[in-house]
Amino acid sequence: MAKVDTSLVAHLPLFAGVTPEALDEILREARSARYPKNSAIFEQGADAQSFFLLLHGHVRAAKTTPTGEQIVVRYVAPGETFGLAMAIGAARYPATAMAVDDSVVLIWPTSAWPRLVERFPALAANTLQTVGTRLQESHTRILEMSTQQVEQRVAHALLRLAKQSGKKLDHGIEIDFPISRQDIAQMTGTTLHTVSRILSGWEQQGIVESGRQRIILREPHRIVVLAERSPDSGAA
Amino acid sequence: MAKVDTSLVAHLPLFAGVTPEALDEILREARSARYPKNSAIFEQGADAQSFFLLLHGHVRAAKTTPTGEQIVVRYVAPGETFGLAMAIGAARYPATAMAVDDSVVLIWPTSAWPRLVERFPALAANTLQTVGTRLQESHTRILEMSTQQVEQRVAHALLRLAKQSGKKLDHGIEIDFPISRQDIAQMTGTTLHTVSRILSGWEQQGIVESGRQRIILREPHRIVVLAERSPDSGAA
DNA sequence: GGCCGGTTTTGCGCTATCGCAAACACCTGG
DNA sequence: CCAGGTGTTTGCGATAGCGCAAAACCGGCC
Repeated sequence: MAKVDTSLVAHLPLFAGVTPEALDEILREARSARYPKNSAIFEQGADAQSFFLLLHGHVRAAKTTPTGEQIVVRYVAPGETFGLAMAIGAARYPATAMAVDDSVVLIWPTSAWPRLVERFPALAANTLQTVGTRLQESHTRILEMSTQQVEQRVAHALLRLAKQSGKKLDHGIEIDFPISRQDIAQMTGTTLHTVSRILSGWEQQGIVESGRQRIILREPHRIVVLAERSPDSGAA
Repeated sequence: MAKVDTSLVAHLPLFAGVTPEALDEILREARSARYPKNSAIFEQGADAQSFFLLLHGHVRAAKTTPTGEQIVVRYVAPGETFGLAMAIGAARYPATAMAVDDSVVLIWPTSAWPRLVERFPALAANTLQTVGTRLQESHTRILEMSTQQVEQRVAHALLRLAKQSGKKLDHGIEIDFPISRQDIAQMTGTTLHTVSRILSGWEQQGIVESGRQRIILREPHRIVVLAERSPDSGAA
């Protein structure tokens, strides 16, 4: 079943401290699958039958309110796990995962988790680290939403995206997957209108270059300044 | 060293699946300490030398921005762990913990964690669950901050506090530790002024009764309604 | 090559909420 | 019993950002 070369994944944090033989055994329990752009991998509320490791592509995890509003929980980059509902004791997925680009994932059945953890305790420890890091990031996001204005939050969001999934060009850093104004709005707790206005402003100042679902940071350092700008430091 | 009766903590989620003997061994590594009301247990940014289990009292975890603004990350109730920086791979505490009431805690040295986890893998699994749950709660909070108005967020916050630390009275549910308007503002991403206005309004309608660092929910069901109220459903 | 649907831009009025400031209440310690 | 210090209430003006609406854009598909 394992058509995946262990060397491709051996270095991932998830498998830190796992011997090659063990890794082999772990991978034997997984199958791989390909999800085309804009296809759903799992839906919020569905039975958590599997957990995933993204090999290639990009996945958006989003949470929907009863009234239909959405927020983007995070973007998953290659090498990251997602859909870990079971590890945290949830029977259903708390969010929807969608491939924003053609993506390839490894899939384990949820039922394999307890067994794997028992045989390879490092998995639990590594996952704990990962989840802990995400918790920290969530807290940072809450802090930002509580204390910063929209413009600063958007600046931070872009910087994070660039760091996580930026492709270096000679004229800047491009976010390496399709992302709309709406998506950014859902990451920062605002509306697509406001994001559009902000990006338009930045574009006029030559700080970014953007188009349909595409953003290039032309002058990242100026965005850093914007991100740190206190609410009242003079504008133009 | 372990003056703590194992039976007091055996039922806690942290120790699920741990044998009494093992629990005994774990507790032998801990010491207990008492923190008076309003004393700091650890400070954001300090070396994470210990992790904690709250036995009695209430602890507030808060995060501070470089510019001095704070948010309340959570309130810790008896039986919960806190200061788990090391389990998530952080060398320093990401927040400040302060006793809001006279509190008693168990303290383990951070250095004991790897050893304990190795001997008792259930600890890692249990902690993973805990941290996972907190992650979910964080996401819920982000969702609320993104989509709801302040009044609804305050309603949700109070309901959660009541659920976690509510003392049942015959005329309502009282939040069982001192909590100021400012604290609630820092939990909901608003200002103490706005919280004060909201609570005043509710008090006039007989929904809550409140005073200095004290809140009683007189009609919880009406608060539930407020929490779910869509932004535009008619007011008085 | 032109049509169609999703995306983005932009204008404009509105309002929830902030920010500041001042007056109060309440508790505590002396 | 009074003074000082927190915590709370409330008024009022300012405004960031929302919400709605319309138009312009863009890219792929037939």
